Amino acid sequence: MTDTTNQRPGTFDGDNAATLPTTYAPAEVEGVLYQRWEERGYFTADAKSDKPAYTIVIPPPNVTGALHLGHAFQHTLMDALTRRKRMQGFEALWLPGMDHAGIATQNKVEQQLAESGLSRHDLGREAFVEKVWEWKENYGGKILGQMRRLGDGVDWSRERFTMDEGLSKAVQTIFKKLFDDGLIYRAERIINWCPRCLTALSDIEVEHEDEAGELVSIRYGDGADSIVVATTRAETLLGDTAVAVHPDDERYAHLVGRTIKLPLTDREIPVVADTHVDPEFGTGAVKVTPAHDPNDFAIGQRHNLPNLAVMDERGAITVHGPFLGLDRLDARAAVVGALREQGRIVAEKRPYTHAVGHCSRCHTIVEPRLSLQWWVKVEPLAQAAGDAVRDGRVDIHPKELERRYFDWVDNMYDWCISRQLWWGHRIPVWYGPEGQVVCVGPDEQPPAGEGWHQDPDVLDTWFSSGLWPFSTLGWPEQTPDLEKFYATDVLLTGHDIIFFWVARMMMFGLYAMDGQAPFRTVALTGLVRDQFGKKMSKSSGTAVDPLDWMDQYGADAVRFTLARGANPGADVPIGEDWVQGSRNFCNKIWNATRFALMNGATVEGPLPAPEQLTAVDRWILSRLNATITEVDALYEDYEFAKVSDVLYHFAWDEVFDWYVELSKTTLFAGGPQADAARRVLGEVLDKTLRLLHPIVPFVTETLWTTLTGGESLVITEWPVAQADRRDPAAEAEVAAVQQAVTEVRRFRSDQKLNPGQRLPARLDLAGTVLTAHEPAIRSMARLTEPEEGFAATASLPVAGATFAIDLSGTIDVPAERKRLAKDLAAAEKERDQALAKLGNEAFLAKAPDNVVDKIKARQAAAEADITRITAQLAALPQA
RNA sequence: GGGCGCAUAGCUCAGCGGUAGAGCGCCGCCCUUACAAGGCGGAUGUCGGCGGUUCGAAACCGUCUGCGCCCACCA
Repeated sequence: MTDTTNQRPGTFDGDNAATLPTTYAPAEVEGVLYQRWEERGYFTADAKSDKPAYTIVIPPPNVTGALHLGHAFQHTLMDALTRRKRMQGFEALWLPGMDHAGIATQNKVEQQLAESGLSRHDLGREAFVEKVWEWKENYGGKILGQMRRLGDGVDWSRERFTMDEGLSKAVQTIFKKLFDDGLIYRAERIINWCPRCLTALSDIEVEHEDEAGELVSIRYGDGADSIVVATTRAETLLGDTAVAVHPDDERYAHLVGRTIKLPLTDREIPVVADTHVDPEFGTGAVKVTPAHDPNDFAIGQRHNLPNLAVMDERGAITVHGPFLGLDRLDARAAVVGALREQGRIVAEKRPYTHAVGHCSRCHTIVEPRLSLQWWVKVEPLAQAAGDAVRDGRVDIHPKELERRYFDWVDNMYDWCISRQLWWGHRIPVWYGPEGQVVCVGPDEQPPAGEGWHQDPDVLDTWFSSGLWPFSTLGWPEQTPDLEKFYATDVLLTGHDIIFFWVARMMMFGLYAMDGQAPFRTVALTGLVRDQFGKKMSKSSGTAVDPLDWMDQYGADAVRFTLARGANPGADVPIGEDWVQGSRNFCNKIWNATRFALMNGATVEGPLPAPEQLTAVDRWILSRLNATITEVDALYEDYEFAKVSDVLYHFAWDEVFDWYVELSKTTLFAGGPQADAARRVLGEVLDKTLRLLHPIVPFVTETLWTTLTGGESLVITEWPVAQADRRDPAAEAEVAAVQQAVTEVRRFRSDQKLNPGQRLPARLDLAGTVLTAHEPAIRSMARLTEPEEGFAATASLPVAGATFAIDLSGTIDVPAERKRLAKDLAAAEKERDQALAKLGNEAFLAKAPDNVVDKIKARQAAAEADITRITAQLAALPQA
């Protein structure tokens, strides 16, 4: 159980370290800080700035959306990227906005209407659209407030919406351009139709799922002239206009060119030969329903078959007779029943698993339907989109996902862009009384006069989001924003919308912006999952509201957890335990800074030269600069998990544990050395807070402003690694100190002595690197000076030195012997392994020098351990 | 039906040719005056199976098994 009794959350006034409570209370600072950042305009980018631009446009969340962990995840990463670049002196723009999300939003408002028993048709188009706008104003901006809660440093002055005036103009402009270039056309084809949403869908808006269906075999015709077909969709029999067989199939050769009686109807349909039919599958004969199946449509085209539609837009049968008005699924059963009565079901129903398409919005089974729609001719656009990645103008991270992108752009079918909805960008095409078709540009008047009307349909929502990287910057106007901030630097989004969004932006960006790709890098993330790697879902109750976690543990804790799980392209598991761990880390940062403030850490004045510093100070500065270099490199590769991990261990292990503890002796001793240490402590914390800021902005800002008196970390420079502060000698020296301290602690632990118990000891450090560190070693290992009657009962040889320790009692000799024996065996094994390698001619001949040197060093270390342990064993008192 | 990816400590994952790692969890000791949301010490793995390449393989190649994802107009 967590002990909360000694928590003292208090109010922090920011002026005095003594007022810092011992526990970080995120709720008290986060809201205030964000408001301050926003008011001071830190996130507002300046198009006239001389600084180089760094631009990210946010994947616009749906207006219907609330912040979920997936958003929190991607936003954390985008925020970290822009915050760091801003600190590095870039004119950083992170542009926010929302997507009108055609079907999704329309469905939402229709649901709301349904509660009062109304449909959109009761309102009429104009009133309904007004209602959606109203809804958008009332509820649509919820996620924007939640983004502030998360700490998203977006430029609110540039917030856009895909349906706002400028973006609508962009839509119209590009539609007209594509139309004039012959890349948009109208055609009647089989499309995916959602009988619930009552609109066409593009191919990628259909989700295929394997489902258990039933394959029934039906006899068409009679006697020798009969033919058996198999189908999973018996109801479409009503719309059959042919039976097809393979041209080389001898079984049916005599029937080709003749007609056959279609059961349940009074129609005679032809038997045609078509190579599409696989003679090996089923009976080798296929019923052909051109109006309700894409393959059949193609066959119909080749053989001039009529397209007989037998269902309405809701999927109900329209053929007069016993099936009229039945829903397609009921009709299926009814048709099979009727056929059975006539003895036409030859083989009973067989279970058959096949992929069934569902509407990605409402999960209704999609109905292939013959329909007149608008299309984008994708091929030339997709070609360019592929080339931009192939020739390296655009990088996709991680590289493995490039292939998925290519598979798509290289095999894309034309894109159905018209939707039979009311909410969206209306297609800017007018039809005249004589059948004229006129595409109207944004600055043109629609044709006037009797009989002209605009196309009632709207555009696929992805049509406008495909323009997002430049429409948001003012395109088609040549704005200063467009000049300064296009092309964007990074597009960070989930790999699940590579096709929906990334590929479309690439196509449109290259097309509209004269071949200039909309972004230089695509950084793809995975999905957020629960702590067991399972998909979170609302229905199973495993979905977590990130706001709950933020309230409980702070936004920084949620952010750090997400960043720490962000391996490129991979899914991110997250659990509450991990958020707690991150909260603990934030608290650790808090308390370490609190310690520093209480001990006079400062950033005033120049950093003392290495000659004026202790090895400990030189060591931590060396490690700091190594860490800066490492973090910089990792950021360039979008390795957020590793950035977080490196910083976590540097801050916690090296700075907060070892450095703070090792410094105490110097700090408490006073004098010039302490002054230097205070300056170094200030320096290290200052830089560490800066490094952490992009990921955990709130806690770092609070502490940093207190520590340095600076205005804000948001506008403070990112640390630059200084190679001249690297100090391998100091690192080696401190490593020896760490080893010595650890050795004593382990001895103490094995001897079942309390960690806090002070033991008298005589340290013989002469001639070792430990000499200067005796006070620190004594402090950290809890070893006091020998007193009267000192009697060494244990002797520890450490790093070339000897520690004689008085246990003021008897040593547990068997325990110590056991431990040493184990260590000795390990060391001997180590040495033998090394020797075996070094005795291997082939190894010596082929292995690179640095590897051989490593093995030699390993052998030497093992030999030293053996000597040391042997000495320790010898020094043990006889039992 | 095609394509891709993953199998490493109890859980979630790094490592991707030179001595098996992290976080959480676990065991033991400790309220050592920044922090018990903490400190210190410790245990834990024939790196999915089988072959091969190599002086050396968790890592490279082949194969098998078990998962996952994406794409797809064979009724």
